[in-house]
Amino acid sequence: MQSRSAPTLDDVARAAGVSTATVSRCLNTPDRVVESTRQKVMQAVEALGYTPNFGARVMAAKRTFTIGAIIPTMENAIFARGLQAFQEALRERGYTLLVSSSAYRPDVEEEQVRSLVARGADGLLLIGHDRDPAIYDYLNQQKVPVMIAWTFSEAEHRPSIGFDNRASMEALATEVLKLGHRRIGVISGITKGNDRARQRVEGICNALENSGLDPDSLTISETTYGIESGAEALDKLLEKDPHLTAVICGNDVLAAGALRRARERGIDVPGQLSITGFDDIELARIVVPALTTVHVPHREMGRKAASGLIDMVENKNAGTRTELATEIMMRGSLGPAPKLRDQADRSDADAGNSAER
Amino acid sequence: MQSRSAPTLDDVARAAGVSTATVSRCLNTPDRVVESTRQKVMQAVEALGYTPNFGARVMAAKRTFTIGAIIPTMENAIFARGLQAFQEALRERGYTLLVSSSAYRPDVEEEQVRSLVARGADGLLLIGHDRDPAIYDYLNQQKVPVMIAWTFSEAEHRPSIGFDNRASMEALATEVLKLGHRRIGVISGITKGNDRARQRVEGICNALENSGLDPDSLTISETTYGIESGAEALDKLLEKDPHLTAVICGNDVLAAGALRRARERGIDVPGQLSITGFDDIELARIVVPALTTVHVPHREMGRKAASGLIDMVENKNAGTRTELATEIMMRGSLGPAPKLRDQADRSDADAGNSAER
DNA sequence: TGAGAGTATGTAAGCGCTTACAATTGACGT
DNA sequence: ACGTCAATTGTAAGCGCTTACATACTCTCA
Repeated sequence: MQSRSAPTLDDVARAAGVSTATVSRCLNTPDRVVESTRQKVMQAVEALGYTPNFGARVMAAKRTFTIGAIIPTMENAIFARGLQAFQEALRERGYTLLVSSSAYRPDVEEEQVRSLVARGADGLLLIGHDRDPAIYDYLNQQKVPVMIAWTFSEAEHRPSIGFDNRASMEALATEVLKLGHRRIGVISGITKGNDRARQRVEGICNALENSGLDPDSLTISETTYGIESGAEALDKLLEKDPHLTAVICGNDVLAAGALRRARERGIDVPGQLSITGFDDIELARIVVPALTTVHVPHREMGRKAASGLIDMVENKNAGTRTELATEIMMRGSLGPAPKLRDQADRSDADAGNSAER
Repeated sequence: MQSRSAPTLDDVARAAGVSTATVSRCLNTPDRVVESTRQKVMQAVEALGYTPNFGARVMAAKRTFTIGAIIPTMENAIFARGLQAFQEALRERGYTLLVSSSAYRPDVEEEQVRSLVARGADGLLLIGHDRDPAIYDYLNQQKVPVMIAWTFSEAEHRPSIGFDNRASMEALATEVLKLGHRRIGVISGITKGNDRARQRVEGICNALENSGLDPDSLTISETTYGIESGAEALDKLLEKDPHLTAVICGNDVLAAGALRRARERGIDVPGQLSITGFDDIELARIVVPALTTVHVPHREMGRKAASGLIDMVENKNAGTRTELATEIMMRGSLGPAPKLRDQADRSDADAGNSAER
């Protein structure tokens, strides 16, 4: 009935008895073609099972209605959720999303930027500002608009949407301090090449300074993303300072790991040790006790990133910067510091609940 | 210095003083070009910041070293993890992965299949067998190899890699029955268009039949993916039958939701009610009590899917079918049925533990 | 009835790249 | 010194599509 390989515009044109231009118009600007012709053409398209070849289309038209996104990892629920919203918003406007994950590796990310651009992405969504300036130069030269998400900083002037990681974490840390905690541990994500992780740590330091405390008194452990990593990080922290009364974690996943390990070690949370997270993913409300954390409006961020990026792609503007508000969610994992412990410099024998109040 | 828009092969050729063919060869088959020329060319490439245009390359060469994957949702940790492994394996072999998520919508999935193919994907990874045959016809016509993952069934003959959802769930349900449970509830994902969800439910029914029980005695609730959905589903189930002693969930996320709701309602797990999951994602070990669930070798599946698909793409074979083993993880959320309840047809007042043994 | 306006369609020139084939070059053997 | 052969490079024909421009109609209105 038909040739073995994929039908082309030409095949359709021949089958419908029109020119390729007409077929193309039927597909792209149907109103510029008369009803009867359109029907013939559509029938041929249908019959042959024709699908336009994107490569060719990209080359000829310079527009693909495709947006690329590169995220550090797919395993992070928060990106997943925001991205889902991003994709939905794109779809509504007729764009398709292509996603790549860089596994937190800058070299992989660069490769993927090029790959996505070469494939004709009309615009790119990237996470965080931190990356080789050469990448921005390249994007600039290729005239591909970029939206930076998941972070907002006064210091950066690229189009972006996100929240102030530093200020949000500072606010949370301030609450921790208010509850009397002084021996504080921090479990942070890897800060190298990750402005969000770095700013969160900075936020904690700021909070300490504002309270007249020395940021160097913090016990910090950096680790990779993952529940297990969080658990191990808690071990390391407690090894360095067994008297910690609070552990501030860079995200909910690390916090969940720390929490699990605390339970495994028989440490009462928040009685003996308070633990906080960041992001407010569903996990935060599943664990026991529920995590005190910073709520981030993922879906709103995803949606707004989409509309902002599309506006840039369609030349409506040069890109805007939007700051989103976060909110501290007070839940069970954060409690007042166990005051007496510090004074009594508990010995190993002092395992039970002391009677002093 | 140079034109404002992206440099082309032609620009490079001119800058290096060679023909476009030579430049192309330098990039694709460096050994067919003499060292000195190659250096000149590479310098020009470097100087101009040249990147090949994929669209053009696809058109001319018919190979892209790109694999596409379409998953139902990015919010599901299990896909995320398997996909991460898939991507890593692809990278090692020089392929790039492009991901789309269909939000469990067949129409969206179809659109994305076409989109990915049109963009020159050399092969596709799809989840589950269930989909419009027209899609398979299309893929066939376009000669794009497809690997089906996350499911394995004797009945399907397409290249695939996965585990037997039905048998795995049957094994788990059998354990539940062994512990004496007879009033069993099921929280399933949406089964329409989702062979995995459907087969899991079938597995439960099989287990009942094998024990001489009537599958119709199951109280089943279907719901969307998500922790909150799991929680609500438990409410519905208990409304239909307050005397359930076990709830088998289609995946860990639903189970986590059910577990949370049970806690909220003051139901003791597993004392009063046992709950099981499926997938064994990290979440399963975080919740209290930890979930009894079916362990799925995500990473292995991802890796093998990659090598299998690449073999097909490179015409090494027509595609193989691989079945992976699963393993039941017995943990705290599953316990023996509270035997006395059934006999005593507990009244509302019968809330405490009765003394009879 | 014919000029003019407007609409529908066709023609053909690329878009940037790969690759079959042709041309050039140089080394080697006789 | 000349023919042969292999290695290197160049030439040019597409790949499938869009779109500016040209052409062919149809319909008005004077």
